[in-house]
Amino acid sequence: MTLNKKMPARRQRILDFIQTFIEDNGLPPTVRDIQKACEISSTSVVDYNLRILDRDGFLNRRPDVARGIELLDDAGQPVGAVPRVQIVGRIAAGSPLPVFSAEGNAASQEFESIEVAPDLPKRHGRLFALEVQGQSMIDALIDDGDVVVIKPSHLAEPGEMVVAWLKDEEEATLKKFYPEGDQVRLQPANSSMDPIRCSAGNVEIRGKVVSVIRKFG
Amino acid sequence: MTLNKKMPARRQRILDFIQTFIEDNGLPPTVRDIQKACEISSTSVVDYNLRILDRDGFLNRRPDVARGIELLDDAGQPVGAVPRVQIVGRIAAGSPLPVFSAEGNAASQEFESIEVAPDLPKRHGRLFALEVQGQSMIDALIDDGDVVVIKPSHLAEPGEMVVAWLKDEEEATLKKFYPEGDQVRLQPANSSMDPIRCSAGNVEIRGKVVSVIRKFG
DNA sequence: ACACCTTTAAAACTAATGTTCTCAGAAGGG
DNA sequence: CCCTTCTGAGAACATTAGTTTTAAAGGTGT
Repeated sequence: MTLNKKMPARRQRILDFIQTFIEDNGLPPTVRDIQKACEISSTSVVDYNLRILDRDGFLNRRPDVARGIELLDDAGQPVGAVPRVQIVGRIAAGSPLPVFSAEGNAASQEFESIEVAPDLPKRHGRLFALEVQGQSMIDALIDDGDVVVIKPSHLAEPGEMVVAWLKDEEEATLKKFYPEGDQVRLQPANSSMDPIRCSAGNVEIRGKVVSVIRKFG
Repeated sequence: MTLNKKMPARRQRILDFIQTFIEDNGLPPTVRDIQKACEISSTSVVDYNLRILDRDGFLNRRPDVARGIELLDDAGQPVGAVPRVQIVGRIAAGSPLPVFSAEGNAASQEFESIEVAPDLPKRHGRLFALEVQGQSMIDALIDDGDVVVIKPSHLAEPGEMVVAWLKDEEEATLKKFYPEGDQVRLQPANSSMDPIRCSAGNVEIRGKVVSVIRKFG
């Protein structure tokens, strides 16, 4: 998406330096900071490259503002903003599963969002969350009110915890995923519970569970 | 601590504005930004107040640097740094509980830390974390490897999830706390499990559970 | 080779922005 | 009452820092 052509080494270096500088100093660098750090002979070269990085969506520049550089992530959102993931719906046995769309649709505005640790979006990209309703996920060690953070996906590696939709049962569930030929074994996180098996055609993977968050107070 | 004397309304307004500005714009304001927003007649007045705020430890100013203001929290640490809580130890039935000290002691350097959502430290102040080892907390819906975020405390309200140390059993456990006269009822989070009761003297509360975090992948 | 685009360069220009100087009123203490 | 300290005001000053101008080197395709 964002990387149509190639990224010259020098431009990448500028981008990396800006990120490091902000992390280290809590404010963006000046053009001349970048010039010195990246050993560039002229501020106009820095300006030239910043202009392209701006055009290509890697950052925003506020004109005539000192240090007016704002880094953007892959989704075009400012880096360093409080990391939030939208709670797109509730999950319970038998409840219909909301659709995970890559775009933030208007309908999802009405739902809340939850703050998460910054490293989650950083490692997994765009995420969604579901709030668990009722005790139906107790075998996955997930309680009523817990929030499940999910990376949308239709595939999963063996052993990954997934959001699975069982078509025949019309039931959503959180289980570890183990393909076994034309069957699928869904293993609860709680080792004292027995796994369930069903035909591969009956299981639809909607996403991978990235984190479970339970808050008190 | 930080508030020895009184804080004039105007100075407080400056401080609040700086915080809001950084949150909204991702970079600190200029002296003139503050001047306009706080309706101050002269930049020298802003400078004067910033000087005092710097002296009193509310912020750092980098001389001759555009927007060189860095807000500090109550502990004198830069605001906006990635929120981390130290994992001060592991918890399992029968394991000794590490001591929660208000100061970061040298010994705890060897342990890891975990990123948490920014609102947790903001709401609860200084926090610690324990990594759960083994399945002994399964009745609290907590799995091996989960991280329990804890606010140090020796008291608890009825119904709060606490880290309790059972003296006779030499056992650490995570339960909901219900005082019942000279007895204490410790209720597992999993409603299918039975509570345990013991004398109030046998129970030592070490902290309140603020959040439970389970990560995958 | 040529045209065309990207990238680098050097220097100057202008606006943004921190700092300082001088003056003055208000509040508190001896 | 005078003195000191804190606070506010207005203007000017000096540095920082974004922007522009002009030129040229390095590619790429024709």
